Amino acid sequence: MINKSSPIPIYYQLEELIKDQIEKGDLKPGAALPPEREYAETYQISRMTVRQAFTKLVNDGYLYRLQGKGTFVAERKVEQGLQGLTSFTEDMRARGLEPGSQLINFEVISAPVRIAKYLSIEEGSPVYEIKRIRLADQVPMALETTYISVDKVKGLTKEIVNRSLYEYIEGTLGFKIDHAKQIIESSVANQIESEYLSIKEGAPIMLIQRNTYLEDETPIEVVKSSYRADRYKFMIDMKR
Amino acid sequence: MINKSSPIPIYYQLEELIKDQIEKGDLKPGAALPPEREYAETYQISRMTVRQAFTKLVNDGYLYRLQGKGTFVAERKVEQGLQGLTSFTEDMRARGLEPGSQLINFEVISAPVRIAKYLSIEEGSPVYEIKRIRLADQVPMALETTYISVDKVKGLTKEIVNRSLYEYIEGTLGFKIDHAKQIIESSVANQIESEYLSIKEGAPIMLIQRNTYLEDETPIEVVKSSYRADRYKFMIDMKR
DNA sequence: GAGTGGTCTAGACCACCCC
DNA sequence: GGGTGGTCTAGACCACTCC
Repeated sequence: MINKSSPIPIYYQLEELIKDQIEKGDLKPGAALPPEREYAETYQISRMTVRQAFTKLVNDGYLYRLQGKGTFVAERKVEQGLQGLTSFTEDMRARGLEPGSQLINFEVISAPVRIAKYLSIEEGSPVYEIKRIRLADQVPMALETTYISVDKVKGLTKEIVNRSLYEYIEGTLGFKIDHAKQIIESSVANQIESEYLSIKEGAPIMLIQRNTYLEDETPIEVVKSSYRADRYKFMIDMKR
Repeated sequence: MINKSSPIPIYYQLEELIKDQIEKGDLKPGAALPPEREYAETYQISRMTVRQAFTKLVNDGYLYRLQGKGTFVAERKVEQGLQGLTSFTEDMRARGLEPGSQLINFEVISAPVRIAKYLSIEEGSPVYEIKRIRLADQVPMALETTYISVDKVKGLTKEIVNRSLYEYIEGTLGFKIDHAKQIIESSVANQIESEYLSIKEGAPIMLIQRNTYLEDETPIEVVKSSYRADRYKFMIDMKR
């Protein structure tokens, strides 16, 4: 199960192995895992390496530890907010909905002052402005506008946007998206939003602004979304 | 600076030391820290111990690492969402507002089915129902109702609630609050909410339900809050 | 090649829980 | 007392970055 001569780190292999067992149901919520020392013995690896894998799984919410007692499988977070940052597509799939998208605008504009500030670029620099209606099971879920610096992300096209923006940024360009700051507020739909989202003017909506960053804190993307409040709830798990 | 004979773990002492330096400005955002090996040498501790402290600070968003280059201080998250779970009081203080509270109801009721389910107790078991108007700079910010199992948290009184509920649960009772699931949605104020929050009926509000858990996943508290949308935004930092 | 973080080992002792 | 996780050591070699 563990390949010590593989270039894949041992702690990562063990992590995936345990995640698999949890997802398959071999390890059930609340059940105690074999002790760290037993994993070390079984796979002939150091206990510190086992702890590295365990620690990651605890941070990601798969396991929890009780001193003197053992390590246990956490309750399933079914229908719970995803841990970590996800794309709209991943988010909808996790909710059991079929994601869809309708591009309504794709152009290069001069960065307005606020967008420039968020992206740490000069005011007036070229940025892509991508406006989309996001669908879930063919029904409008959100109106979304994405701003990306042309200088940082070159070669973006309508086709790429329609396929997968994140895949292009992470896969093709090799950037590592690391984290995002999100600001969530409640509001009511204006005329434009009500039209695109097929709701009444004045109906409640949830505004989410997301600023996305790479590992070294370079801002890579700003997304402003208006979600239909009757269809969308934001769920999240926070550590103390 | 580091006391090796102290009962406080070395990695934790180092963590606090570096956090202090960042907060004091001795270490500025973007600046490279001395290499791990240098810390180990300076304080005569193992490099693994230094890494343990660094790893925690990276996870908490204070530092970031670039392989082959070094470890750096992350950008300030001033006026950004707090990392982690905070009380209303902590939240308001972080926003530079003076928190306040007005108790409007404190009683023991029979748990309704939904509350019982969230708290993992029998329907009809006794629960405290605590209704409060939460103030920021003396102005209503949110209407908040808290449900807590009487069997799990004994001896709760109005006085304790007015002082600090979390301090009682964590300090006096010794429970360790570990994480919380939050569900955020947009809505409009009904008659009761509009009255307590001093806003018009139909004005946008943000509903937040928080289910709080201990380390071993025991639910300890359910809080339902209605925040004034004109005064409150929810900010959060998420890892990919 | 020198310096950085990334991974890994084979031990050790401590603190806490439960019998 | 025996088993668990929590902390710590003193090394090692690898991968990556920069000169």
